[in-house]
Amino acid sequence: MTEARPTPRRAATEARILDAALDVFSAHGFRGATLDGIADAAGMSKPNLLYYFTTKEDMHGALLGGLMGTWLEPLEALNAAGDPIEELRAYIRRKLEMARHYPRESRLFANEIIQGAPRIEAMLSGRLHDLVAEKAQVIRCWVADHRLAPVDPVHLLFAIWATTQHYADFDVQVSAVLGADDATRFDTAQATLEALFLDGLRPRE
Amino acid sequence: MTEARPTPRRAATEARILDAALDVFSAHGFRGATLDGIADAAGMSKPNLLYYFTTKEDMHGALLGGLMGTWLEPLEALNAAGDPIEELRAYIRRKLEMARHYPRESRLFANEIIQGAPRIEAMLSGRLHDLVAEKAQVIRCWVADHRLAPVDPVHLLFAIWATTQHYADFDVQVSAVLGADDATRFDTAQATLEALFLDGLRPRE
Amino acid sequence: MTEARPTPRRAATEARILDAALDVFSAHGFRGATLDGIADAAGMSKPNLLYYFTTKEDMHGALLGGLMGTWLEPLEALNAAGDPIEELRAYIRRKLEMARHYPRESRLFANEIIQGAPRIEAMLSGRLHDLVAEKAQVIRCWVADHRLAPVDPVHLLFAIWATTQHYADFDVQVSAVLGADDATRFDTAQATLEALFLDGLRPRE
Amino acid sequence: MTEARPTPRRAATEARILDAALDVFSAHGFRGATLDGIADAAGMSKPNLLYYFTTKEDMHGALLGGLMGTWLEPLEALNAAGDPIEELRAYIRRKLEMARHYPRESRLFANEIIQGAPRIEAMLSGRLHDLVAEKAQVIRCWVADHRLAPVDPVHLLFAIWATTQHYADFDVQVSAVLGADDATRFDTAQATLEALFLDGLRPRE
DNA sequence: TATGAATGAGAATTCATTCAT
DNA sequence: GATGAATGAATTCTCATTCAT
Repeated sequence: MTEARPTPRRAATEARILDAALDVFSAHGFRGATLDGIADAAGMSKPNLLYYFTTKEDMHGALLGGLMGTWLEPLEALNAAGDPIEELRAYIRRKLEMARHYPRESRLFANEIIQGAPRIEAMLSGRLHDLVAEKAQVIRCWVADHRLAPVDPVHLLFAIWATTQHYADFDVQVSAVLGADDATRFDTAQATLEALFLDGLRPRE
Repeated sequence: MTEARPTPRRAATEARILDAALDVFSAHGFRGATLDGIADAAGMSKPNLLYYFTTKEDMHGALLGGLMGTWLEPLEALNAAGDPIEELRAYIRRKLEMARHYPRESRLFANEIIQGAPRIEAMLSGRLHDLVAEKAQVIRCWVADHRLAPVDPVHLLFAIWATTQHYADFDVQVSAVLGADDATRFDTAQATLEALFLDGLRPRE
Repeated sequence: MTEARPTPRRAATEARILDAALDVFSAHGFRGATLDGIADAAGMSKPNLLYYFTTKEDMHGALLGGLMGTWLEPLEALNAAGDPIEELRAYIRRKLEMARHYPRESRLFANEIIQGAPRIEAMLSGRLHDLVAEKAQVIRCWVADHRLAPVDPVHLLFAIWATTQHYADFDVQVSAVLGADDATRFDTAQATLEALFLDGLRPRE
Repeated sequence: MTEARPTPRRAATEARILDAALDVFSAHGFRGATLDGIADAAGMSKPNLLYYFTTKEDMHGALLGGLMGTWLEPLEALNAAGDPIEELRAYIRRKLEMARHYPRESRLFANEIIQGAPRIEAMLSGRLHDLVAEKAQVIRCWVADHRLAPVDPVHLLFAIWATTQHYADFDVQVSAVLGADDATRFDTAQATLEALFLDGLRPRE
């Protein structure tokens, strides 16, 4: 068996499948998703799905693996040479943009992690852990230089992740509370989060 | 059919079942949970489970309904007459305590909401929505009185929920980044969140 | 999980299933057999089959394991203290009786072995190999004592197995050649095999 | 549709396919064999296989039909004019040679027959039956002429088939008993079978 | 001829639920 | 109350076969 070199045709179909799979996995979790559902969403037959991805697990893995890079980009862009406040403000913005434009991807990961991350624990303890360690060091330096209030850098990152991804992962709750038609949601979120993270609740002067 | 008045015996068995169900539902989500798994965890037979709760759905509903109250308590305790900063600090603390001591409950809700809340949307738009509306008004007053920096009160609540529940819902990720044996996790989290929410990242001279 | 102690009810159902499974496996081989077919033959639903035997493989294994003993009995009964000629004559008879009365069992093993014995090779190299070694020694002594013409004892056993089981395993061919209605088949077979094995084809003076 | 006159190219490809098919069918039986497996073994694509043989059944049929002739040759060569003892000795030898050199063919037939010969019953009741009838008559004459001990000629043939094909069909069992590395297997088998068939076990003074 | 892509008809297995005791 | 037994409705995956190129 020679490794099948992806023809354009094949690549297109794979992309179509992964898009459908992302729809379904992000909405129902791995167990809740069915190949029937994905096949429907992709507009093709179930066996044909399995012609491209050997198993349901395989499809899920391809999604997770393919998206992890995208998911870490905003943090990778955090620049040690930049102004700390502006760097973090920009990071929050980028993360919020991702939650806004890629909510399915966010929920895909959230589903996985909440259920114990059986399929991506390796990635978490590897790639993610290492990137966090690197960037935490950057933040630690900023704090040491008094350019940032003293803060635990890792827990700061947790807080940024949690608050931004909240708008993707807990969308139905956000909508239930704000009303589903609140179009300004992300703008208000951005203003609020920036204000909170940078200046806090306690009135200054 | 008269509604069966619960004997103490019955209540005890129901509690045992719900505890087992909480284990399983919170770990695998509704679809991923199996009655076999719950029966195992409860140490009883599957049909006996269904003697107490007619369907799987019923069991899940009983859990969600029974826990919603507990889940909202910290917010209900937010006191308009108290000092804003201290009230919010205490609220963050209470939420973090809940994440620490009731992670299963947190994940139960998180699973449900991420997957579109098919079974609790009514509760979100009803009870939760109304409580948030009430407490948002309290916060809005505090801001108007300049006792709090200007902030959108609802998004502030989102931020508190997100950051505190993160330690329950995304536990595996937190452990992967911090190392699974970090015993100080919740203490550091509390200090970090208080500092962030109250004072922000920008150094105060 | 405590090991389920077999109630009489359970034992009866298991027996019913195994009988049906023997029908189907012996007729179609492992791969050719379907749970649908077995369920039909057993007069029960497919899932109920799997309530008793976890997998198709399990069912097949239970059959093979349960029958191996029966299958080896005739050889075990070969008595070193008896008269060689009479012992071997009796052995041929017993083997032929088994082929006559348990053709399904014979075909079950034949199917398995022809296809490389993926599921019973261990038994062949273990239990069967050891029993053959023991009985071969007996025969070897008989030859050494000039009570039997010189013969390789293991190949002799092969010949006895092959000729007797032929009437079970190759039944359709036997029927096609003899006519399906030949009721004397086994009697003639017995006479022929005894004559052949004991005296051979060459006329004695 | 005119019958495609086979070009040499076509014939070569067909032969390659049939060789692969023989591998797979003989090892797994008809149901257990997959076109994927055959395509792999033949080094070509599945659809191409079906370009040459319309269906799986067709491929199997071509094999059985094409090999039946070869399979009957040794019996056809039994010569009424020869010396009975020598003729039968030679027949046993030829059959054993076939088991030795064409074990796949032997197993192909064995698989088929054990499972009720759904695809070759016609051949068995026709060509095989007739050839056996003819040669049985020859043997019957030899017995009548006292050149052979009295024996049922058809059952004699059964015995010769069974004992010789045993070394092909039950190869794994033979190997398990003798040890897989016994290179003298066929030589010993030949000596043993000749001795048994011709002279029997009872010592001749 | 040859092959990548596609599919309908199974086939094994899972699982919530029902039945009988 | 409690449980062993039973089942229908999925659900994942396989496989012979067809289609398009």
